[in-house]
Amino acid sequence: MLLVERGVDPYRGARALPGGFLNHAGEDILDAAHRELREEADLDVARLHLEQLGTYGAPGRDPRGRVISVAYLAIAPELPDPVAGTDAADAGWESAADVLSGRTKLAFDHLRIVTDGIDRARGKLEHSALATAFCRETFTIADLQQVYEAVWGVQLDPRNFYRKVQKVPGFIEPTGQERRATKGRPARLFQAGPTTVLHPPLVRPESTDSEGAR
Amino acid sequence: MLLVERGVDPYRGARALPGGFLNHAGEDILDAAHRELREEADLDVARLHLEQLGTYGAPGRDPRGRVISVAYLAIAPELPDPVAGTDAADAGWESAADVLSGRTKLAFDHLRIVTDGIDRARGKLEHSALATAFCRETFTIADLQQVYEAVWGVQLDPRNFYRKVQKVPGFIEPTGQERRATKGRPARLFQAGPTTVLHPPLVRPESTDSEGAR
DNA sequence: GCAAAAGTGTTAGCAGTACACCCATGA
DNA sequence: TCATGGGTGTACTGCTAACACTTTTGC
Repeated sequence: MLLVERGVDPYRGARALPGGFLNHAGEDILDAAHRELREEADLDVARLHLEQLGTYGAPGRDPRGRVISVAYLAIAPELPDPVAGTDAADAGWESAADVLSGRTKLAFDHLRIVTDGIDRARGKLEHSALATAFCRETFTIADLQQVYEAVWGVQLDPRNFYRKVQKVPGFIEPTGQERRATKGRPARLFQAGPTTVLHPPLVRPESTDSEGAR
Repeated sequence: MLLVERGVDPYRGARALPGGFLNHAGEDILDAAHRELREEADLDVARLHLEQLGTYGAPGRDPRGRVISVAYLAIAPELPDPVAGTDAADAGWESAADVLSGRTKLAFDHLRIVTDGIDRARGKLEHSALATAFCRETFTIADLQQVYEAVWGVQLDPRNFYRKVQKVPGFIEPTGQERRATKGRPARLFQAGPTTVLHPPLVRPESTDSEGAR
């Protein structure tokens, strides 16, 4: 996940989610989320899934006063090194396991927000076709399989996954192209299809523990 | 769903979701949702499922100026006749189908909020044990089946549903009591169990059309 | 007894899993 | 020609839908 190191008080030096305040009274909150992501992480909007996660408005969550934060969950492939922004001394990618376990300390109630975001991402991955958002424009079935294996820490049979994922109508579409790796038979390339909701889920996690994230 | 008839401009006379502004700067947004529900609908918090739905902050959504609304989804059994509140000329229960079809006009962007709420409720019903929130403290398996049949407009086999729902660990728990109807064998009474997430879903809808709601 | 609703047993079919096998490529 | 990853065929198994059947009540 993308975190910034706070350069100003409060919580100076601690890690925090990238974010900020509305620019002016007329700015849409979704536009503001895009803007902050662009300013603090230099993330392009292409191939970027962005959905509202939730709103956090407990009275004491910010020592500066009453702050109500609308959190957005973003998922994107290809991870560029983010650049330091205006009020961020440093920004960089962090392992989700490090944050969830408490090894990386977060400012404000951002650990709670991160926990909610991971839960949402897991649920979305399971019940929708969101997994393709982790892949490039075109991808192989093995690429897609790696997404599912990374998120839940499971090992899937490539042969069964290969057919299962193609049987879901509208999930992925073949492009006719191939990708050659250093070894082995070339793999067919696919792109995301129009389907967004999956019945039934492709994978069903056995235990709901908080491990398995990378 | 619960709607109020607006007594003040803008949209005077139109239907709207119950709601209002924060009382004071220190009020928690969840507390405010509870308060508005109590004030405008006289709804007790017992047996009330209340979860955040989303935040709506498009610049032009309220002609009075910039208003950011945090919407909450509430689900409860037993529907009392709500009483008129402070800024609501009239409040009452409305059919979801009437609202979704456009027969009942809603103020602001509340139709969008309602649509999101129905979608959320359907998804939650399918993947979680939320269906018991529509039932009383104790209920029969047939009661629970009616919830699923009403939400998706499907017809389920009572015999298979009877066993399927009992096989899910922690979903429902027998109370040992029975309920006698006018005819037929008495039914065993159950109560909600600790489980909140269901793998796999009890029912899987075939089509995602917008009908089937009552 | 009869109708109606609750609850049980049984079976065919289907979908998921496991794995043997074949295919196409680089070295 | 061998190793490696991609792709196909197939048997086994566990779950589910369908439905015959039994139980318990009110009338």
